[in-house]
Amino acid sequence: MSIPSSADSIIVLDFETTGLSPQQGDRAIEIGAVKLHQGEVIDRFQSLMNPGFRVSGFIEGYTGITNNMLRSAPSCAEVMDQFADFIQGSNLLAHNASFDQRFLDAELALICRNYAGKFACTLLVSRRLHQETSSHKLGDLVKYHRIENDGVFHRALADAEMTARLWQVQLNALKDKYAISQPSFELMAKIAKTPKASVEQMLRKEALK
DNA sequence: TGCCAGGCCCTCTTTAGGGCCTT
Repeated sequence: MSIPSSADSIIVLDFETTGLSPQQGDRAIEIGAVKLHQGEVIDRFQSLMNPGFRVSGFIEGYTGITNNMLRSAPSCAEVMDQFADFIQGSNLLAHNASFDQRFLDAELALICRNYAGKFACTLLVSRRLHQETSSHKLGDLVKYHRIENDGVFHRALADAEMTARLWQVQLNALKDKYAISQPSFELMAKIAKTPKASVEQMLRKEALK
């Protein structure tokens, strides 16, 4: 299967999990995602999932997702199988994408599913495009850029929606500052991999293409 | 019961250490 081009859809996703490391036995408890096509949200995916064990009090407090809510939720395998269908044909985007990618890879490996898209990361792009900000936490960036929100944080779909809006802010910054009229997904991924000290020069060259 | 990770990035760096970010 070929990698989707920038003209195709992008899935912005966010996991809530039992902890920080699937290698240490942590599991996903919620997935939220929006599908973007040409910058517009054209579809959404959200589901709680039962990890098969009780989550800690810290996670209940941090996410607002309680053991009682998870008791009647479908299994991780059932939800992730549906999500694998949802993301086919799309590139992927998350805030601190290495975290979400680890859980996506781990959960899909358990059900022998995979995906073809590439990941981009709004955290890495933010550290390069907005070096003036002291914090690059999603919630702080939402405040800094005055991104519309409903006050819900640390729930998967709400965080995915805000990440999608942050992505649009970053695309607009490239248009305004560097006159790059239609920044591609591939360019954003390239920005994330470019050393911070070289980004300015790289984008100036990009603007001349 | 208590504990756990990993990639990025900076600097008092590279034979390392520590903060940031995600739950």
